[in-house]
Amino acid sequence: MNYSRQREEVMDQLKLHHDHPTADIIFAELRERDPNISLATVYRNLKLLSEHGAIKKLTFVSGADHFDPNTELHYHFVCNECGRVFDVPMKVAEHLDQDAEAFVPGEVTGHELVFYGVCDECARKS
Amino acid sequence: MNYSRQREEVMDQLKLHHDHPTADIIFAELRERDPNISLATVYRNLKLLSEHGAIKKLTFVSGADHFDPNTELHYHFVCNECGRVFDVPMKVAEHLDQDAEAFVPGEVTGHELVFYGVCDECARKS
DNA sequence: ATGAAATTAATAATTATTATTAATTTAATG
DNA sequence: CATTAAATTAATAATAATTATTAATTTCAT
Repeated sequence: MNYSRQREEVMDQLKLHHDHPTADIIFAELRERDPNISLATVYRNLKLLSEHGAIKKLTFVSGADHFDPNTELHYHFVCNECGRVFDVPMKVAEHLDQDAEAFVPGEVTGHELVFYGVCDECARKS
Repeated sequence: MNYSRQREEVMDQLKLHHDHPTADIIFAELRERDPNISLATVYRNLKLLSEHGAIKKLTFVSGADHFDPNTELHYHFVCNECGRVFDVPMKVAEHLDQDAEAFVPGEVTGHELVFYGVCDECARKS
């Protein structure tokens, strides 16, 4: 993988976020600083970076994929109202993979745990 | 919600599955028995049924959504090679929601746990 | 039976993502 | 440095998944 300014920009912009943005959000933000960057370039680099393990693709929200610059195993909370994704810095349940293995027709290499509910901000609105 | 033959067919066909099919799979199968049923009708009814809590939409696989006629809380295993979704009939960790609540800016109402790995069939092939 | 509301098939439109391509950039090598 | 092959880009076309539109049909309470 050669260096590219655009890929570095995508990575840097994603790192500014703690809210796991989608490709189009990263694109819109980068466009302000770099009016020539292409949407396909953002998608391609997010794909490349996640394939190389530099970032994590989050596929648990219906619609667009979200991206997380933190590749450490951790959990997430999704608000059913606004769709925003928050980190859940609770202790990771390491044993789950072994527990599951007994019930599965294959080898378990990891897990993803997502909590659902309503964030405080949305609760206040209704 | 009025009765409709098409909605009943969608529900019945989904119930025949234990592998959490996508909308296009249900559509292809129904088309054989009912050559007039429309793809949009399948999508619309899967949407309606999941909004009414009669089935569960599974959004954790990149690409098309999957559907599960079993609305009881249970976990899943996804093969990273073939993308198939299996049930994981292990005990549900009820306490997780309360555990997470302390770390979350909102109210937790549920969770989804997905295990990843390689199924036996794909392991044999490589 | 009648009629308003719900539903359908067909298809257009939208959204998210990937593929194509000609031009540009990167970086190894002479 | 200059050369050049491979990687990357911007622009845009294409694809995949899903939703919206609409006129016709079906459901179901009166």
